[in-house]
Parts: sequence; C-alpha cells; structure tokens
Amino acid sequence: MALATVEGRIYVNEAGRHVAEDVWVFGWLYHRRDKGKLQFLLVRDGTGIIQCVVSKADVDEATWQQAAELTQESSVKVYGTVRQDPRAPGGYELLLKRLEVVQIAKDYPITPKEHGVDFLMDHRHLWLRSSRQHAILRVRHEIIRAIRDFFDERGFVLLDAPIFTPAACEGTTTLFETDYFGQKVYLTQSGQLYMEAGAMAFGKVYCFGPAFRAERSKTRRHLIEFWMVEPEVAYFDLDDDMRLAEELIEYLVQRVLERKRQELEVLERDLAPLEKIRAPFPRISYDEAARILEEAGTGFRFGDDFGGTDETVLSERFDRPVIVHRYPAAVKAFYMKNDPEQPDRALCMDILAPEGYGEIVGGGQREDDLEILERKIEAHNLPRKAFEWYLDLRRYGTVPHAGFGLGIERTVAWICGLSHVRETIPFPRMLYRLEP
RNA sequence: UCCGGCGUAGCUCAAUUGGCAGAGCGGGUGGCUGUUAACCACUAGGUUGGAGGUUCGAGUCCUCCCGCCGGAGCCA
Repeated sequence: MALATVEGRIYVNEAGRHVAEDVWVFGWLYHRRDKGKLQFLLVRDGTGIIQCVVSKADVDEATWQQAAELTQESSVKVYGTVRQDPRAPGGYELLLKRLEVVQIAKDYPITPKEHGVDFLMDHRHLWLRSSRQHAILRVRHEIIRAIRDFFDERGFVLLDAPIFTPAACEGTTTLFETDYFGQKVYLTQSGQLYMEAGAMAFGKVYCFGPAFRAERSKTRRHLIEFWMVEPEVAYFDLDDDMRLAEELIEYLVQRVLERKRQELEVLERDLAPLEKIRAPFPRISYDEAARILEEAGTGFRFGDDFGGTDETVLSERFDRPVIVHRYPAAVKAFYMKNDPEQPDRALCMDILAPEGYGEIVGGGQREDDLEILERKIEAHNLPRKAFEWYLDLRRYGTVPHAGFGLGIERTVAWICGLSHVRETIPFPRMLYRLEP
C-alpha cells in the first residue's frame, strides 16, 4: 500500500516494483559524486537510499547546474526512470529527468568520514539520518513490535502504568523528584506494583513504558531514562515466570533474525551466536553462580549482588542467556516472596544476556501474604501510607503471582551487538547529557 | 561521587628532548561519461578548551577550572 499522495511518487523501498516507470522520489541528498559529464546523487527518503544518475546529455543546462550545486542533506524532489542496474548500490537507480530543490543545506556537520562519540551525541538529531542509526532503530522498532505481538498473542492485556508515582517501588535506587501541585512526587522507576493490581483484575497484563533512575551510573549499560516491558501474571510461580521470560527472549531474537537480517548486516552483527538462542535457557542458583565467581576470582563475596564483571564472567560460560535464581533476600526488593524451602532466599530471577551484555531481565514471584508484606514494608523503612492500596491486593483475593521486567535498550544493544546502549534509543538521557 | 585517560582547523588526527602549527576528510575553484566513503590539481581555513605560572622560547612542563570518554559502585 503506497502512502504517496502525489501522482507518480514512490518511496525508495518500492523502486523494485516500478522498473521502467517514471517516478518522483522526495528526500534528501545523502551523498554526491561526479565524474565529468555524469553525476551520481544518492538520495535517501527514510525508507532507503537510491542512486540517481544525472547525465549531461539527457538534462538541460539548468538542471545539470542545480544538481552540481546540491550539498549533503539538501532536500530535493527527483523525477526519472527507474532502472535495474548491478552497478547501482541497492540494485536500482533513477535516471534523472527533472529535479526540484526544496532547500540547499549549508555546511551539514556530519560528513561521511569518522566522527567522535561526543560530536555525534551533540548532533544526535542529525545523526539519526545515517544508515547505521537507521539499522539500529529499525531493529528496536521490530523488537518493540515483537514484544507486543508476543503478549497480545498470549491473551495479555496492555495496561499502562502511571509515570508520576507518590513513592518508590524499590527503596534502594534514587528517584527523580518533582512537584505535583505542591506535593512531592517521583518519576516512575517501574510499573510493577500497578501491574500486580492489573494481574488481579485481568489475569495476564503487561505495561510498556519509560522508567527513570536518578543513578549516577556511567557505563555502557546505563541510561537515566530507559524503556521496559513488564508482564505480570496471576497464579504464576517462579518457574512459570522463568519459562515466560525465556520464551519471550527466544521470540524476540528469532523475530529479528527473520525480519531484520539486512539491518544486522549493516551493523556487521555475527549471526551465529544469535541463531543459538533457543529455549530452554540454563538455570543456575545464586549459590552455583557464587561458586563459579569464587573460582574465577572476580573479587565477588558471597552474599553480594553481582557486579558488572561478575555478570560478564557468568554469561561467558554459556552460549545462551543464563537464568540466575534465588538470590539472598537481603539484597532484593521488599515485594519479593521468600523461598519457603530456604527462607533467606528470594523467589527471584535475573537473566543475563550472552557476550557480556549483562542483566536484561529481572523478576520473580511476589509476596502474596498480607502480614509478611506489612513487616517487609516496615523493615525497608517505606512509607506505609503510600502502600495501602498495594496491601489491598493482599486483603481482597490474594493469589500467588509473578512477573518480570525486560530492559529494551540492553536487549537491543545485545541483539545488534553494540558496545553501548546510547545508540539504541533515539534521544538518550545520560548522566551529564540532556541535549538534544 | 570515586579512579584513570583525553582536549590541536568544521570533523578525524599528527607535530622528535621544550625550538618555523601540519595532513586527510569536509568547504571553494577547475578537470574527467559508471562513480561506490571515487579520483587528480589548486585553494581558503588556527586565541592548540579556559585562566595563571616556569622558561630566551610552551601544543608540549606545573597549578587551578571547564568539557568529554572509559571504568567502579547501583541497576534493566
């Protein structure tokens, strides 16, 4: 279905269906080369890049001159005959007949040569036009679409959680505080507590939205604002939860392999490790993980949560994501249910992505007993009043339930094989970087 | 916040022990009928992040400040 509203206008990715036809392409000049009485204009329109051949013999002098004056990222409308030609990048080219210049762009800052991270981040609004960023963000789009498909196919209801919250979901991390008509409120760091309410109402729910963490983290795996999908299911235990999470991850990887090969190629992603991502994933307990780390000598001490290097060491032992379960309850959030067989352990799990990409999933079974939960809220020094509604969920028809959160940017970084999450979101928010 | 590194043309970088600030890309001008980050010739372009100091002389050494990058902690 063509969206073009002008007679004869096509998008670049439709060129193959219009061979030998005269068409318009509206876009921007990506690059220009000339060779005597020939000019090659690479025109991008968002769906792809097509080479336009301008032959001095075929166009009038004014058109030839206009084409010669085009600069990088000038906006243009080109009209010509679509041809199949093996010499053209992408296989198709446009033999130019007419040219309309919308605007000549002066001194576009991003050239086809190499640039530093700082410069590119300062020009993120323009950097989005380059083909590598296109590939990454198209993979992101596909992953988001696949997430929705996965849950929708399984009968989950999308239930959006609020962004403004009166209290912390997890007391441990720092929150962004703001003013809500004179009342202190915070930007959400997770929609989970609301999803628990949703699960008691709809059985199977998920939310998909941004999360904000005011942590002064400066690593390749951190953003201040990131996106997360959080399913929550009633009558689910930890094992059910692990199965759902690994099924989702397998689904996402396979979907990208199936539909975004070209993008992965642009990114020079090694596909072999991705092909191996099939459920079930290995499961190890915190104790087993701790033994591995103590042998490896990472400096890890039993009882701690894992650090970045610990996660890398663990994930490198497996060719698939690895599920680590039953952490010490002391290092985990108040809402986690304790393991009845080992009361000092929480019924929780983290999934570590392969190739050192770190934790992409965190979740587990929630505490469903009113009295235990009340004691935990107290023990964690949380404001009881803000959690009354949450405690209601345990007063009125409480059931075992579980869920998890999957971080979009880390998942995209892993699947694309990137060295930093900053390129996986259109406009990253990082420590000391708020613009553009 | 802590530890480490870096800051030279619009961009990416070079500059010997402290001794004439340079190259490629991009821009400009000219040439070439199949280029693939084309190529060739010519050309313009600098308060070496900022302030102070040492020295006959500082891009280079010292002090402070600013910015960025990487890592740690914390986390998805």
